[in-house]
Order: sequence, then structure tokens, then C-alpha cells
Amino acid sequence: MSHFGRSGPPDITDTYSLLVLNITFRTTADDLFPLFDKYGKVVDIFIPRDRRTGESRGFAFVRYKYAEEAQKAVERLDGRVVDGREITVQFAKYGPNAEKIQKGRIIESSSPKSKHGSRSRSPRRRYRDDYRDRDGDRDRRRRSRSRSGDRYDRDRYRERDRDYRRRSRSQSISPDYSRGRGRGRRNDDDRRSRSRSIDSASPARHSRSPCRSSSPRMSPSPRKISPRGKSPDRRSLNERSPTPRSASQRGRRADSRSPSPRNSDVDD
DNA sequence: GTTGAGCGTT
Repeated sequence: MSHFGRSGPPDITDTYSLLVLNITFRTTADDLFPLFDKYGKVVDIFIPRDRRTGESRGFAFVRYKYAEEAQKAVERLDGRVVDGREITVQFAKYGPNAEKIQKGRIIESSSPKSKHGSRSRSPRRRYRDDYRDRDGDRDRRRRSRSRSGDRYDRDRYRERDRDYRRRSRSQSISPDYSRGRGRGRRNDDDRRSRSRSIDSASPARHSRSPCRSSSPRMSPSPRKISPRGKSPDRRSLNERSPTPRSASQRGRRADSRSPSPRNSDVDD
């Protein structure tokens, strides 16, 4: 009775599915049941959870027996703060069987002869953990948060502001941004440094040491190089390996994971 | 102690 979704979908033919979004990851069906049941007959409540962690994904499905009750629940619970989080209640757009839903009512078996191609929604990522690419991650959040219900806008904003302020720990916007740019520039700079002088690029690349005040090309460790065979030794090395091994090794070590076959590039 | 902007399973 209290465990919804344990026995799977009971009968979704005459039920109206509501999608509850923005719920906390700790909110369970049992927590939503009394809330939604107060506004109508709740047939079933299902909260999809992660297969790996078992945590809720942050949204739930509430099925009502009658559309009027569902509608009432939507208007009454939409924007309500649950577990310290404002939830979003709206009619589900898709059914559990990937069937389309109209006004919360599942339209199934409408065209048995033609499935019409499963889900028509965009192939977005399944879980947040799937966001591996930072480039596409920055755009993941859509600003189209506005929905029908301007009356709650003020409260909504206030809540959000409060939350933001609470979790704002540092002014740093995004270290990844600078890092990403730095990496891109680093390549360019690296290439130029290699052509210009290898020795100067060897020491701290991003760490500026006070030692190299006015002698950027001065060797960081003069004692390492023998004063007598310094010149000929290097030339000999160069002759032996026209390719700046130092740069090659350094570049490879820097990337470490990018053994690109562009070695021919440095070969020149 | 846990993210987030999203449509579902016995």
C-alpha cells in the first residue's frame, strides 16, 4: 500500500499521470503520496531512480484516477515547497510505454498498427553523470524555466536566490573555463616556445620564479651543464637528433594521454 | 555530506 511502483504499473489505462519535477533527491513516493492524495485519488506513484546508485533522479510520477483531481493537484502542488525544495507538478507528456500522453491521459492503443517510433523527445543525456564533455555541459541548463504560474515567480525567485546564496561558497566562476583556455593557448605557446628556445620552456611553465628576473634564456641550472663541453655537446646532440627531443618529450609528457601521431610535425 | 532542470518500472 505504501510502496508504489513495487508491483509495477497497475492499470494506466484510466489514470492520469502527473510529472513531479524539482523534487529533492531524497524525496520518496511515500512523501509525495500524502501530499497528492489530499487533492485526489492517487492510483500510483513512481519515482525513477538510478540503477547504479539507487538514488532518485529528482522527479516522480503521480497517477491520479480522475483528470479533475490531477488538474487540481497540479495547480495546488505546482510550486509547492517539499522537503525544502520547490517542486514542479505538471501533466506527463509521455507514458511509461513511451506512449504519448494528452493532458495527462495516456493515449495508448490509439494506433496499434503503427507505433510511430517510440519516443519523439530529444535524445538527451540519461543521467547527470553522463556529462563528460565540459564543453556541452556549460549549456546544459536551459534558461527557459518560466512556466504557467507567474503568481509564484516572486516566491520562486526568492527561493532560488536563497538557495544560490546558501550554496555560493566561492566567487570563482569556473576554474574549468580558465583551464580550458589555458590548455588551448598552452599548445600554441608551447609550439612557439619550442621554436624559440627549448631551455627557457623547460622550467616552470606557468609558475613564475623570481630567479628568472631579467634573464629568461639563462639556464635554470647552470651547474647541470658542463662549461667546457656545453657548446659542442649540444651541437652534437642536435646533429644527432635534429628533432628537439626535449620538446617532444616535454610535449608528450604534458599531454601524456595524447600520443597524437603528429610526431611528423615536430620532426620538421 | 552529495548533483539538477528533468518524462517511468514490476
